Amino acid sequence: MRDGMKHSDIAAPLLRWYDAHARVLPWRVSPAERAAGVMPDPYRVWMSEIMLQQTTVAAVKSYFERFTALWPCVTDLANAEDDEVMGEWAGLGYYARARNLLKCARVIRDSYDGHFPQTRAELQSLPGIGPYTSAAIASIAFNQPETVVDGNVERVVSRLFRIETPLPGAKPELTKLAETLTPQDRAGDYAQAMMDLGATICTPKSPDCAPCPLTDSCAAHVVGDAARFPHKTPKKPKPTRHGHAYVARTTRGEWVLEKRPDKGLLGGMLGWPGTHWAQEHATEAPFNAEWDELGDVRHTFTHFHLVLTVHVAEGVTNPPDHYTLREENAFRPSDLPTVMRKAFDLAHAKLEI
DNA sequence: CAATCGTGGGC
DNA sequence: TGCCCAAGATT
Repeated sequence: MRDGMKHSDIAAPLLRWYDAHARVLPWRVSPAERAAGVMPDPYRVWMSEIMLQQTTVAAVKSYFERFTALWPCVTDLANAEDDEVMGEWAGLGYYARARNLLKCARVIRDSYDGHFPQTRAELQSLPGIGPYTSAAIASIAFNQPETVVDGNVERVVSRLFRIETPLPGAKPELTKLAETLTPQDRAGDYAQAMMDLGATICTPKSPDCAPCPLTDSCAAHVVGDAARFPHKTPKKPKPTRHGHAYVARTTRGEWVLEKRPDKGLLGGMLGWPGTHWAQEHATEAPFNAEWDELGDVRHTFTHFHLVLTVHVAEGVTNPPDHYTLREENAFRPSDLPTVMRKAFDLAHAKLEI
């Protein structure tokens, strides 16, 4: 059965299911619209795919609406200021995506006459567009029969074939198998159908196999152990790091901030002056002021926990000039990455008391 | 290739 | 509560 799996075994019932159950999403063209010849805007497909990298649909929606309202086409985005784009991205995480988003938009403006290339190879040469996203744009925006392999597809395919190899090592094997299932027609609908199936039916913990259109072809369902797949290699434990953040306001009511370097954690984002984050270290304020220690903020990043001790000072007169000063009415806490906003919330509550 | 890079929600 | 997870890319 596994060796004899044909395109039609998967694609036909999956597309039939998708025609009836496709999710309605702001960046998506429905299967009915596609059937009528409507194609999505490649700019919106690209924008959504970048935002959706390792990020939930629920978290992306409002960001997508805001970005496309502020910058309706790729040239508008390319012409935007870096700081404005980074500020709008604040809170969504993985900030290299925002820096690459701007880089990519400017390449499209300067080298592609404002139009996205249509081949997977050209797409993948652009900043922030890797193997998954190139296939997603080629298939969804241009109906090319490229195979998308994201976390959903890995899970669906690992169950269809009961792949025992653990991820991420199984990725090449899963990719090869996924390619054998991809139909020549309706490439965009098929890619989105696979991901919808993974997101709504073939879910990680307790797959809802009863309404699944692929049970007849699913090896794991036959055995009854779909929830055991995909296998994964165990993760390393997260260490805890400690640091200090210093939230200060000048006599004129300006907040004292710093722009973080483009590389590394929270790269290119606004933040509070502070110490290095390490296992242990001594407290050392970035400049002289009447610092008041408020307490700790806890935050978990991808590979470590952080305990950040927050200090505040008011009436600061002479902060070193490499800091960025923001007047009260020019400062939006929403421009800060979440860990920095947590520190601000703690400090702000204290200062307003 | 293993490490790095955020955040919020669900269980 | 702590861990898992989400439409990955880059180095």
